[in-house]
Amino acid sequence: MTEGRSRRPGPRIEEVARVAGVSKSTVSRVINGEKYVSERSRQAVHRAIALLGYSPNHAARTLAGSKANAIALVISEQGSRVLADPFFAGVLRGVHAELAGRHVQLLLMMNQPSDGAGQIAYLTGGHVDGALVVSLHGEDPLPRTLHETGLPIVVGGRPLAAGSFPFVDSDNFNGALEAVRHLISLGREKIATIAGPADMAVGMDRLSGWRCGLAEHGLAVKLVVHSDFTPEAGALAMEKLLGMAPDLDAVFVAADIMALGAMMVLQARGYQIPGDVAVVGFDDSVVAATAVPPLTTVRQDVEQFGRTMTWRLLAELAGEEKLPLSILLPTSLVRRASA
Amino acid sequence: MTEGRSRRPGPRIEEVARVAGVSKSTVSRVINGEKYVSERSRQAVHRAIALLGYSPNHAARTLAGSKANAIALVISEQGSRVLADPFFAGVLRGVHAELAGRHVQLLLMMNQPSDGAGQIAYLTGGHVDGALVVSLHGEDPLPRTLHETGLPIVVGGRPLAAGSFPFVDSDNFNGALEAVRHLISLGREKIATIAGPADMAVGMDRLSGWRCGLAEHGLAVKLVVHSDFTPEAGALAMEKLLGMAPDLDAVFVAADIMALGAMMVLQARGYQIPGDVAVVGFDDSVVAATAVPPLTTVRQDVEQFGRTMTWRLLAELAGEEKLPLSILLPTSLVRRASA
DNA sequence: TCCGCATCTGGGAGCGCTCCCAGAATCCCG
DNA sequence: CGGGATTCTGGGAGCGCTCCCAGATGCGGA
Repeated sequence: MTEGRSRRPGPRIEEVARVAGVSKSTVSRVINGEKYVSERSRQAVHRAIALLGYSPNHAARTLAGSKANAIALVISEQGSRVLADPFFAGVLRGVHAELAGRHVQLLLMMNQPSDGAGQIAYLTGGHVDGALVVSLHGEDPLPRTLHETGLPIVVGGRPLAAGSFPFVDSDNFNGALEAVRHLISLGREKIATIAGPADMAVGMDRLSGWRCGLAEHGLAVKLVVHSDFTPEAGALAMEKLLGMAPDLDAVFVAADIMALGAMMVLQARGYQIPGDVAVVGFDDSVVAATAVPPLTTVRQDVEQFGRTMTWRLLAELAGEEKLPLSILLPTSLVRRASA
Repeated sequence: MTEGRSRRPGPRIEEVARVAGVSKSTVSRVINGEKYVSERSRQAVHRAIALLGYSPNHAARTLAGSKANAIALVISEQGSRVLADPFFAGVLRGVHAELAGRHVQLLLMMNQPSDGAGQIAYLTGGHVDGALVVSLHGEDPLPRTLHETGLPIVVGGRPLAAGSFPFVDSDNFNGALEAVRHLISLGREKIATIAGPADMAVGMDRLSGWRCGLAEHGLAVKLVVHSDFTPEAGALAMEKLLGMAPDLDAVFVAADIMALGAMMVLQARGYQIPGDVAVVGFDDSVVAATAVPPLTTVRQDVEQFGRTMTWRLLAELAGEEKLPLSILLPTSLVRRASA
């Protein structure tokens, strides 16, 4: 019998133990940051790991241990299409950055329409330790379902459905409020809004901010048209608003991408921006700065969004206590030419 | 001694075997689609799997088997920032779609500046069976390095460095060629270009297409300015071009996002689009349709890009032979108002 | 002194699979 | 009707770790 050839390259934990002059139990303890290891052993192990270029086998740890060493990022179909592209990429970058250096794998799951049940089975089947759920539609039952099975989750975006699971969201309300205050400070008085869908918290919160801002100054809160997060729908909504009030002097649009469509309509009808109508968007996405005229908008840091979700989930998995249930990330107005 | 409580929920392969009335070896064969299993056994196993809701343990298969059941998607730092967001999200969606239903996990790796060596060690350390490398900068040594270690890879975007590894790319050359032909068919004769960086194949190929298109009709190929893929740089480049030839009547811009900047400059200088200057972009990104005027551009299907890369890699992993080394995806002109 | 407790260490079972091997059943051709 | 190839099957070793247990050591208080 010859030596069993190793299938995979790279050293094993046993080899690290030998080089460090300790047992593999001790190496394992060091890797997992457990207490009850002498400083001497710990240093020796770290040196051996560096020397050999050892990196623990993920499959083996997962199989042997009681955790999966992986978390899922679940993105709903709508999420990945509509609001999504720049948002999504930014969030992903944040998640990834926060995971760097930890031995936690990231599993991506995008809602295929077909596999609702299969997805839940997979998530609750012990393949992951927790999940980040980017859930844009408020009525989405997935967060609740997962939470009820006991799987730790963090939802991105305030869930509309009542429920007590952790979430992270941008401070949409105050962002919108600030936008409206800015418009008012510019002397605008007939301020309309193109709101997001009524079934998304992100849309509703921005709408509430707009309402409050107007109410503060006793202005009318009638000029509302709901839309979805596409330029075409934004254009349509703008036309409706102009039909309702041809003399409006400002419009707060709940997403830059809709603002693009709205501005096209305004310009086509001969309105000057911001001369006749001031426009404020939301997101500060890449298109805002290059719009004509450049778009004043409310900035949210999507990368921070991803980082925060991840941090919150990992903290819970690590058993930390007294974690905040929800976290609101600040938003801020970015002034450009359109308002 | 009590029964060892199972750590993870869900049935094991052994249980499936019992229910199906076969051995676990046979169940394993069915799961992995091996031959030498009778139709009778195969059916029985499938029934048992469905009945129990069995799903194989990824960690165990990986540990026991000779493959990792995972592939990596490696994205360079530049890739994820610059050209990237919409491109990146689309590719990712394509990759994910192609992976659906197979028992292959997707690992995301974004080039942290810090960990070049660590990343290579990880990739070649048996944690993945292959890698998709989205490499935008031509001089990037990563594809070559990985390829030399024997790790199967597919590169997204033609690598500039000579080398014989598989890649998938959009047909940038013919897309640009078609764009120029269109401009010529419109009667334009003084056609400039804002090209991408000279160290990216994507930029060079679009430039070559522009050159060929002009050469076909004996037109001058002098009005070239290189730029990078940002609106600001596009604006700057446009100013340079106008300095070189204030009477140019068309410009082919190697990316929509640069075209936005270029159009701002043109309009600020009082040029009519397309009356005085026709503009064609590239990518058909989300901003093209909402630009003012809507941008004529060359469409590439980024989702298909991701699917194709994945398909090519999985085919190689499955041992298929006579696979094409490189695959070019078609591009097509989308006519809008700007040209 | 001797016990208890906290700290540190190594040995070894076993996580759920795949893959090798040996053997049984079936087939085809002379 | 024999014997080799082909098809099918089960048993069991072992992938590289974690986690439990038992034991060794050090320290302070009864």
